[in-house]
Amino acid sequence: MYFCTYFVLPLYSYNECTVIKIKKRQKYFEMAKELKELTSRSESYSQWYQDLVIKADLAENSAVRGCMVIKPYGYAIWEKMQRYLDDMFKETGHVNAYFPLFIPKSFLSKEADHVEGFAKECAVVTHYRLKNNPDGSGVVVDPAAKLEEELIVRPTSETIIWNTYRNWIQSHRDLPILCNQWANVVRWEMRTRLFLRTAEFLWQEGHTAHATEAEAVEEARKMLEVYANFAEQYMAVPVVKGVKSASERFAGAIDTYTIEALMQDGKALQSGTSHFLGQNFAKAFDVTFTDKNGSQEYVWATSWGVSTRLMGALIMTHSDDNGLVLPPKLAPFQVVIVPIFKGEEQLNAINEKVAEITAKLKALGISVKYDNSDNKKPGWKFAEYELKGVPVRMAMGARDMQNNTVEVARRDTLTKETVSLDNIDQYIKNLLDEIQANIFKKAADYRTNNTRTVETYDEFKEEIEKGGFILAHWDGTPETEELIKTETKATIRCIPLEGDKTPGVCMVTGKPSAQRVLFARAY
RNA sequence: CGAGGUGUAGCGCAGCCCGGUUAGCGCAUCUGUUUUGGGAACAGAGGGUCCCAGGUUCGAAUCCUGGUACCUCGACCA
Repeated sequence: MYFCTYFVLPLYSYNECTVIKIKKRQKYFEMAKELKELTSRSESYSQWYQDLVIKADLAENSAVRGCMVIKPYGYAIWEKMQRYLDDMFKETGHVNAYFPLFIPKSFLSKEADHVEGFAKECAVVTHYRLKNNPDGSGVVVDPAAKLEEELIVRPTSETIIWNTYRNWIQSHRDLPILCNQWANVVRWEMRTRLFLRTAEFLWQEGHTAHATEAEAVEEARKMLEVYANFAEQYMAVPVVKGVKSASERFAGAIDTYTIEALMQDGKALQSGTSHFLGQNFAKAFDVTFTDKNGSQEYVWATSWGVSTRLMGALIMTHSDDNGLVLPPKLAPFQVVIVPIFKGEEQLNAINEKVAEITAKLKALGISVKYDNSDNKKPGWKFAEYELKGVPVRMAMGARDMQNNTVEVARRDTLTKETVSLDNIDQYIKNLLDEIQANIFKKAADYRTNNTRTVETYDEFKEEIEKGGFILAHWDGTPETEELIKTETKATIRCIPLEGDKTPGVCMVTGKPSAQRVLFARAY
């Protein structure tokens, strides 16, 4: 009941004739769905997600519990995310570095909240050698090779980095330090789901050191903006920027800023976080600097990260019962061209024509895949590339060769039309921009339609069952937050930075509330 | 970590309850021919430690015990 069936037609092609064609096409799509064996969203949203990740060839489960294999098509999307994000980090003055996978166990416990937050999900290295099993059945851990200090596999790198920063920082002239690293981390999760929560995942973690509190807060906020811009402009995923409540805060942070996205099943997904760490880690690792007046001060810190979980956000925001829908800016290839031919002679002629078109498209920076394999029929290819979310499909047959046209189909609206080859490159470029804008608008409309304001707790209990974001007044206490969570399974996703800031009274206790906060059930 | 379900060819499944020739079907693969504007047709071929380890039995995919992996729902989780 939370799903909207999007079948938005572009205005320029909307006429009665199109309607008939589309009805016919819907029938084909239903056939295609059965063959794809993709569970529909209304039947089971989580099964749909699972099916889609596997069938669109994004990732699969591995031999190691909770760890996934990211397949080439899925990794290509991640690589694009990395590239754009990395450019944005560089533009904001950051540099990349790399810190170790292993962290001495004692480091983790230096910051009290931090160890409390992560201790329960750490993988621990206790030995450094194997030996042949005396009974001949393979290898066993060599008990003689026990590590003096056990190492943990990083669940995040604050401790090893701040231990290192101590040596890098003496004076205010050494600040700020603006480092980022692209890395893998391990958090031993009990229940995993591809991309959304896995024991090992890929991410970037920025770690910055500043001379003043104001500068560090500004940094944390700045990176939140970077994340929000990336989510909206590249992923086409609308997000709410906000601050986490105390109980949802990063272990060791003073403030955690977050971007929250709304998935099609009405659940929220935390998609990126940026932390103002105050002087907590500087104090834990004794990182001080001499300021301009010659006095010793503790360094101010931030950290911020986004992970392969963004892949989950991307999939669950746009995709439909026919498969993946990718924003043109992140699609591994933006256009696929399928030839329709009888005999080798026709194919050769089409190959030549397509080479011309491809060259023109590539000159405009558009990525193209030409699939002229002859072991699959065109219809098979159509369905396959729909499943994989390719934004634009072009089909070129004998008829088009004669008429100097090509059939262009767009994945977001599932509409197609025949267009002239004159200026096809510019036409496709514009179309890709339009698709990028359209899927963002669709997602933004969905969020708007599923964000509701409530006044009373009874109303809240009723509305939360329907899914979506709920804006309500809260008295700011962890006790009230906990009560709401226990009774409704909803959590405070964030205290929004933008929007209505009118004070009111808490829906549960009637105590004063500074502003409405955003509630949802979450992944 | 708890409850339930599943594991048989690359993929999807039947067979198991009620043990008995050579373990079967669809898709995919290979060969050939015809096809190609929304998942092509015919003919032929190849492909299996029936999740693993024990046990019961003349005989186990099938029954029993233990293990393991995945899925669903909980608990947990920034």
